[in-house]
Amino acid sequence: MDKKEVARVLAEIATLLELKGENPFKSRAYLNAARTIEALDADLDELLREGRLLEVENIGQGIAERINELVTSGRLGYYEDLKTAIPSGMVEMLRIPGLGPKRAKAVCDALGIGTLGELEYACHENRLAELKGFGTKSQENILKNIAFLKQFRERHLLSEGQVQAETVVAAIRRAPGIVRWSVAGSLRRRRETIKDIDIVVSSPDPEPVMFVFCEHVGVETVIARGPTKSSVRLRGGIQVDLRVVDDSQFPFALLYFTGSKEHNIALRGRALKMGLKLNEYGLFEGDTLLPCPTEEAIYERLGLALIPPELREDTGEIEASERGELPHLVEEGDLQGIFHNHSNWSDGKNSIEQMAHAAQAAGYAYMGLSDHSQTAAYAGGLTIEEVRQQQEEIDGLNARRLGIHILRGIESDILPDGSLDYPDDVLAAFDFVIASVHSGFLISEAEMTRRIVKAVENPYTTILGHPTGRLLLARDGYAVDIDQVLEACIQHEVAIEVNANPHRLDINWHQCRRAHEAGCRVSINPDAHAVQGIADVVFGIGTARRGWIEPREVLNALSLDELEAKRQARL
DNA sequence: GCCGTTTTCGGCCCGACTGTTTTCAGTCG
Repeated sequence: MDKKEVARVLAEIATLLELKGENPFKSRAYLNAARTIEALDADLDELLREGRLLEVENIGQGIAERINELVTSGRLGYYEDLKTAIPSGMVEMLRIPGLGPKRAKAVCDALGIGTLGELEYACHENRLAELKGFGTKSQENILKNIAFLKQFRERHLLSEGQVQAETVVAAIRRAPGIVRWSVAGSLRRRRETIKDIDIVVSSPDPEPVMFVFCEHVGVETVIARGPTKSSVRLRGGIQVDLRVVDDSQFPFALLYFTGSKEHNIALRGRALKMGLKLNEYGLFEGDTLLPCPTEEAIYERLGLALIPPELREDTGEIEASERGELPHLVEEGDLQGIFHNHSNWSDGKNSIEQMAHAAQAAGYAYMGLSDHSQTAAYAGGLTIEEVRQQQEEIDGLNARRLGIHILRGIESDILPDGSLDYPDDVLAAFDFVIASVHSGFLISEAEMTRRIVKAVENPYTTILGHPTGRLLLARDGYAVDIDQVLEACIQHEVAIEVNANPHRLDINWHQCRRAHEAGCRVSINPDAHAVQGIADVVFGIGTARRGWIEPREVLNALSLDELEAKRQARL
């Protein structure tokens, strides 16, 4: 049983305990343990064998025994008893905004219902409004939110949130009196998917800002409207929360609403230990506000260097900041070029020349072209003859000095046996080769790992493309042991891709962090299928930054000369 | 249920908004 599964069970126990009405701190203890286990570097089986589980933070005697039972027997009696005692529909009800554990339990107990469908029916029958603590307003809201749940997913792609946030910000920044404004929350931290959009604004007069925000054309429903805080749901289904504060409070509010929650809790704990109190309005010593004009100043007061939003997850960034050992994170400007791009030779929309012009306009010194290989017939993969023709066209374009150098590459399918899709003499003619899995996902983890490792071992492979094959909000990645893959990449000097397509973001940020710690080079690529796709690089940069990646670890932060020198050295 | 440079017991982040109340519990972030 892997760590992820153990973490999932612990987190579900936390939810079940809440629904049971247990001590909320007990529930949180399970949640903390789940988080710790999920982020654990060490091998769980090994810790268990050596009896060192108690050394792990947030794992005490009680939870250690639960984990032991779960891992050794594959079952956990305590968990199964809880599940029997609490109807699964009650857990589902927690997905309804505005319905938490207390009220979900109250509804189920009082009305004798146990599923979402029954709840919806009870609302239609007007039975909820008669319950103590509920009223017609609650009933209407619950009905509306059930309909919303059916219609929309709970989370949205970062790219979608980004576009929506930009429209809202463009509208409210025109409101009179605005001093500073920023997007906060998971969008600012560059999470790969977001639940909602948080915006923080400073102004001496909140009223006009709230007015513009709530009356903004994209708004479908106003969920809450107060003097300092309002929430709306946009037509696209995303919720936006706006907070308006006095400008002296802006950095504190921004810090607070950027989160993550875990990072905030850790920061507050740190403040408490220093005899200070931190909240969204300020940093206080007793009743005295310690003025801080910027987020940087707040961190400084807490004895820390400014922590970039992408790192704020309480996964070691506070300790690193204290020691002055924060990574120097990669930025968009560090990239000298991009490798993974498609043209209309395979399934791209634009010509090679159009793609090259767009990449040049985006400031890159080189652009790799990597159309699909012959096996990928569905995507117009190139035959050997087409490869030769395409390379001639690229040579011709380079001779015209477009202001950008085009690299002759390919995105070669990794065949079921782990070999690449062309004979060696064809592979040798490319400037670079991206090896990717595009089919045959349904094999065991061991088989997939062997298959990918074999492709990495191929002397012509430069980059391992979208290494897990996941599609965000659509498809889980195939089973693969990423640590073994990283080891192989390090050994054979292959870069692992951070595919920046907002539907992929593959590898993910946890895996980036592993690459960073293992010392594996990454390559951040747009996987562009049209000129517009080149701009997707920003999302890959966000993922890489969340994984602590520095420019020196990024293949395409190298100049063309450095790349060529590296290639020569490998041959 | 976890944790400890005040603590092995008594804390565990904390404030805004809503809907229901008539002073507050629940939910959310």
